[in-house]
Amino acid sequence: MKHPGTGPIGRGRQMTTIYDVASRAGVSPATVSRVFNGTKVSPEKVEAVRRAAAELDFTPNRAARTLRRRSAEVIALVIPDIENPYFTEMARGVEDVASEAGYSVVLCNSDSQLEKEQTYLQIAVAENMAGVIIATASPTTELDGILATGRPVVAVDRATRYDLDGVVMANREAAIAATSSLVEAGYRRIAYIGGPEDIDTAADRAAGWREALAGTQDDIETLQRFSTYRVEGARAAMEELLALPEPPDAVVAGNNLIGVGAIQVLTERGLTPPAFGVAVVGSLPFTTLSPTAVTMVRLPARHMGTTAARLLLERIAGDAQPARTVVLRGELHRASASR
Amino acid sequence: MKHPGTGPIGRGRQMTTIYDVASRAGVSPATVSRVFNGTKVSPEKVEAVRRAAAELDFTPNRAARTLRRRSAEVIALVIPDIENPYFTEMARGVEDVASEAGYSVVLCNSDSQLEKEQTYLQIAVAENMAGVIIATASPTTELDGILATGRPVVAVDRATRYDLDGVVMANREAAIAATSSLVEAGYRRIAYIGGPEDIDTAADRAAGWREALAGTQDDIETLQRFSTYRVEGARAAMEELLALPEPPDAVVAGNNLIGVGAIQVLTERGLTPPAFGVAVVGSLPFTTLSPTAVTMVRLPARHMGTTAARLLLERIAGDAQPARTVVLRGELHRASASR
DNA sequence: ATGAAAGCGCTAACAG
DNA sequence: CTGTTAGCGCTTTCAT
Repeated sequence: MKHPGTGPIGRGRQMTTIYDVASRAGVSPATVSRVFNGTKVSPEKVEAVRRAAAELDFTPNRAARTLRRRSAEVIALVIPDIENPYFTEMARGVEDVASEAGYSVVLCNSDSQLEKEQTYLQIAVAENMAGVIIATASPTTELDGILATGRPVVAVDRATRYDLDGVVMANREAAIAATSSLVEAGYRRIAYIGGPEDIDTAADRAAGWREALAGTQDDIETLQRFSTYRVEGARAAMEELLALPEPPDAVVAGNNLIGVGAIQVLTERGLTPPAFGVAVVGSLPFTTLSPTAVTMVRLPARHMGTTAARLLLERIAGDAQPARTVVLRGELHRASASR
Repeated sequence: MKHPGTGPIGRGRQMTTIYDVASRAGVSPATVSRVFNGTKVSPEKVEAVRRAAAELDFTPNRAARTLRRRSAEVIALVIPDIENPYFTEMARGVEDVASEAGYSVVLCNSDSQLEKEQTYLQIAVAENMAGVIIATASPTTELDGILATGRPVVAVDRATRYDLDGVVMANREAAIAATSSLVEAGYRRIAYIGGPEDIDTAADRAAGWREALAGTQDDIETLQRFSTYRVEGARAAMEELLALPEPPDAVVAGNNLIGVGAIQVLTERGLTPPAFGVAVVGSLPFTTLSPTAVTMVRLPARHMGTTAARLLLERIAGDAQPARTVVLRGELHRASASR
């Protein structure tokens, strides 16, 4: 008696299986499986199975399916900071297209720690997840392990040292637009606070700032600061800049949180924009300033998420073309008031 | 030949199994399993198994384990708005204690939609997840299904109509503290913008505001607005309030995002606090104001997450005591300047 | 302490 | 189109 009728008994109701449904519908388990997987089955049987399943309140067991198919309809999304709205917005994008396609997404917060990142990658393998979308904690992130399993991996926001599909922002261009906007508004000493030098997005944005200012400021290095991509670090950097013998009259913030930190400090000193120029590479989603007080180069985070998810789904479906990189451009929103 | 050595061959390396490890270590599969599950095994065999596993780069297959044990070491965290920092902060708390205990957490964004919420709950069952932590989209959220499976469920932030473990904020008290602080600072017409009336946190906070003002303002209803728990709704409500024949001189914001929306509108009109009083039930994590310009009653979101996770883990471990509710208090941070 | 063996619930050949 | 059957990789009695 290999598959006795289980039926609802005992605490925590026994799981009802495909066998229960099959016997109730008067068909074989295989047919039930087929109905739930969209393979051809005669209309009457489909109907019978559907009814039986409904009556028994049957939910297919994903673990069993995953074990058998050796692949779960789940994708891992690994990000360095779940508390950064940029990444949560991206997560929404991923989630939208993934769930549309019947995939769940597991959001993994690496907290910018290589070790946590590895742990999540391991879990992705252990759980037989179908693929991974990752914004790496560092360019040195190790992906050999997961790649060796044959799972598709898509890089978002940050490049990796692997030949992978990727979606990135046009970081240099965004920084140039932000900086130029400040120049045009009449600011003369434009500082820059960016993220950690070893993150490529940060390096590219810094380069953009430098390029936009080429030839106009001689002591450019003194006006450049590398912070973390977080509010606190930016505050410290901004304080430093203001304490300079010849302080700047404007600042370009390397990302949204840096923008927040910089503006906080400025506001505390009564230097509210446009008294002091501020341009942010990114959005200020929860700014309490008037939305038009600061220049922003909005980065299409959500779109980045949807694009990455689509690339990944294509790979999961078996697409084997060479790796693609999609570059997304930011959108300049000039502050309404200038100096 | 039931379990042939699989070994690394073909594209996307075959998964190495417990059998591969067993034969390489010269023990039985059961022993390998025991080693990975902490059951008693002689030191030499433990060593042999560990080495073999390392050499083969073995990762236990979670789907198989889940199927066999009928429970995955995964917990679902269902929240109504993944873009609200309050919930992401809470998620961090959950994640921290869960991963400490060897559990992964799957973050599910219901987007305040009952239907999405149900879908995620179904997935939790289908995936045999060990338990669920949920901030319901509505008090009418249906939990009978998941409860019938015997899985533990913990409610966070919002109460449910079920007899469950829960962690909530002291909402009424928080609103009273926020409002009183404004009264003490000398404001006279204190308005309130809260979340949807049918969410209990919103109702409780509104009640607190009303209570703190009892007897001091007669036309209290005209100063009360129900918005969504989001920035846009709050902006509209704030505009309305300012357009009143007898407009308020201060406002209590029912949550963080409402605070953001209200302050944005005020700032656009030159009514920066403290010219106009603002008190927020919640934090303004990314405020671009000086952090001391507005009164906040900080809600310990992260702590709520850690507490909920611990309650859930206890239930997963088999604890069967009656349902508990933990109430967390906010912390008042008075604005430094008054009217 | 260890091994043999029986499945967990589902899918995918393979027949028919 | 449908049923039979053999496992997916792991845990867990039950013996030894």
